[in-house]
Amino acid sequence: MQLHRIDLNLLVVFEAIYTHGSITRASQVLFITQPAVSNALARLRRHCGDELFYRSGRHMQPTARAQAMIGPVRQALGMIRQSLQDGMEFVPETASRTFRLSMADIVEAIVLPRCLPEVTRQAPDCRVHSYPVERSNILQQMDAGQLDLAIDVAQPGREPLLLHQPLLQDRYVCVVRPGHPLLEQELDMDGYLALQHLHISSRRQGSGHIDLHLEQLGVQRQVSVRARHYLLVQPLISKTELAATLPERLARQLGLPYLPLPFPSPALTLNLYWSQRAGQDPAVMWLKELILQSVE
DNA sequence: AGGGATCACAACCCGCCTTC
DNA sequence: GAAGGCGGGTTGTGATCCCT
Repeated sequence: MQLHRIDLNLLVVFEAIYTHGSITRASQVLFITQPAVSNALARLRRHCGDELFYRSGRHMQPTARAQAMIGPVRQALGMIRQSLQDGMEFVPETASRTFRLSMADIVEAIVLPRCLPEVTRQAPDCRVHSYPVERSNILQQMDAGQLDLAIDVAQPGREPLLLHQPLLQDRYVCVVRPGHPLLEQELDMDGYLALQHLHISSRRQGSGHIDLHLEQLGVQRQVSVRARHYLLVQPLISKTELAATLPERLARQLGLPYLPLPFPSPALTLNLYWSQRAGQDPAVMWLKELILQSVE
């Protein structure tokens, strides 16, 4: 295939259709009309000799060829975007861009209220999108220019290709409902293990940080409720006898009474992660510094 | 009804040729 | 070599058709 005969803008259209699963939606984000996207797709189809997308109900599903193409295309476009951005100064007052962050809802609750007021004050035309990305996809999305920063629990040796900086440290505490009889005494290990626990995890199964720590101590707690979102903690804990082991900052934020754990709390460190690529982007580095300052 | 494909038309781009 | 005119090709738009 002769590259000079291909309009490389077709790859931008390809990426938009793949991302949004719709020609109409792609036309909206590219600020061109639906026929223009349809026409561009027709040209790319001729170049590739493949349908690339087929209609399935109201969605455009990628063919196997399109699925094979999307990774390299995203990577190439990410590098082009980066090369065009390199060396450009970031002026928050006039800048207009969207920052994409990956973090769990618990981290959002702790970090975003602290840093977003300053982001909107300094950079009124910038937008922040926060959503959780699977750990295994973070590096790929950062390389493709689809993710700027990620905040996650520090794990030794994780993702050696990512750069990181400690964001905040905390300790775990045991949260119970107001008036819980446990609040009138000191919580010992027997009392802790006798409790029914609420465990929050985005995964369907597997041990949590605390469970792994207890395992090392040779004991096991009783998890009777497992849920995905920390939003559930406040309403559930306040109406039941359940206990939850949470970071102290979050316990304070929820306004629930809490007790120190009857064993040395494992260290909880949240790290801020970014890619080599983002390290060259003055805008991302500006946001990184702002987040670090806001949670100090 | 929503959304992709197609058509006719207009605007723009680019290569080629001519003139200076 | 630079500038201008011409013609063909490409791409975007609105309108409309047709499929799911």
